[in-house]
Amino acid sequence: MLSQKAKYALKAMLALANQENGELLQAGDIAEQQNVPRKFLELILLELRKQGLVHSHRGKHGGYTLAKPADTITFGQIVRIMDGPLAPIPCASLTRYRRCVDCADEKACAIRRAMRQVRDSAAEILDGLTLEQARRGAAHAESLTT
Amino acid sequence: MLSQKAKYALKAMLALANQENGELLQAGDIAEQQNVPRKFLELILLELRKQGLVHSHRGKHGGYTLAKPADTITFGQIVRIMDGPLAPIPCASLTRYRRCVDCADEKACAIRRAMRQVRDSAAEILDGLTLEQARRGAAHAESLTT
DNA sequence: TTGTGTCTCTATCGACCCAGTCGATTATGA
DNA sequence: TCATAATCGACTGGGTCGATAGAGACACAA
Repeated sequence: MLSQKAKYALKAMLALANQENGELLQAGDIAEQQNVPRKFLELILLELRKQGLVHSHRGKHGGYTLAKPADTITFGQIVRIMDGPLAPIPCASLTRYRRCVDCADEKACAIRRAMRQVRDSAAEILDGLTLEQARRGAAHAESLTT
Repeated sequence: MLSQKAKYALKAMLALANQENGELLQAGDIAEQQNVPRKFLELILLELRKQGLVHSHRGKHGGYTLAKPADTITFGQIVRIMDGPLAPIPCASLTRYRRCVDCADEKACAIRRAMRQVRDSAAEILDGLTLEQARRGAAHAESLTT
């Protein structure tokens, strides 16, 4: 399951990606336009800043902006920061592998193999989708989707 | 994330699928051979029975057995029973769709589109994998995987 | 009929995490 | 210097997860 936190993070990042040539956007504005609890969003933005995905400016006319071009930031990065590994089970994770304590023979474990496949396909999708692509996609959405 | 419950359920079902022509297997034996807390496992088996995936027999020489052939039971069915929908987010679920309260335009939502893809690929993998296939796969595993 | 060994079912527990809030602090531009 | 916005830490209420306990129902054997 994707947590609310991750969903809000994606929303916020998309909002920032939609700004014309990197203009600042304030937490309050994002919260309002995206329907996200303001204080909670601040927490999220703080974390995104610590991970180097956004820059912040304080004081009057402060706000947030993407730290990198929108076509270099992927959904996968954001989700991993908020929710941890994509793999449904730690023993199937590449980024944060952890052995199953109750698993006798990992090589032969059918569950692990299946979850590895799930992880791989999720990673392919989410690591292959940038904010920029998502932003453009959204613009075309009305005509494409029935 | 796949819960422990779902993982144990898969283990138990695989253990049952490994029985020669539908012989009974007791909860205690499954618990021991699969390294699963016994009482917790009973709960799981109970739920699997209620959902019609296993049959049970009481009394001396009681136990559990698959309710259907192993090639008609998929990982997807089991995971959904234990953990609910495969989709990372309710608005991307086919089986249990629920609208996002904080989403203005669902059609244009990039997050939903991405999660729908993740769901679809997970469903393709898990609904396409039967206990029988997993069982056979496990047997070949040693030679195939390095 | 009695005993034994299963499954069945409800209740309960502690720990942990998620979502969200509060309030004080610090930095910044006007 | 003052209003405004980000920063940070503490905290909380609720819910879920993993697991356990124990009484009861049932099947079979002796």
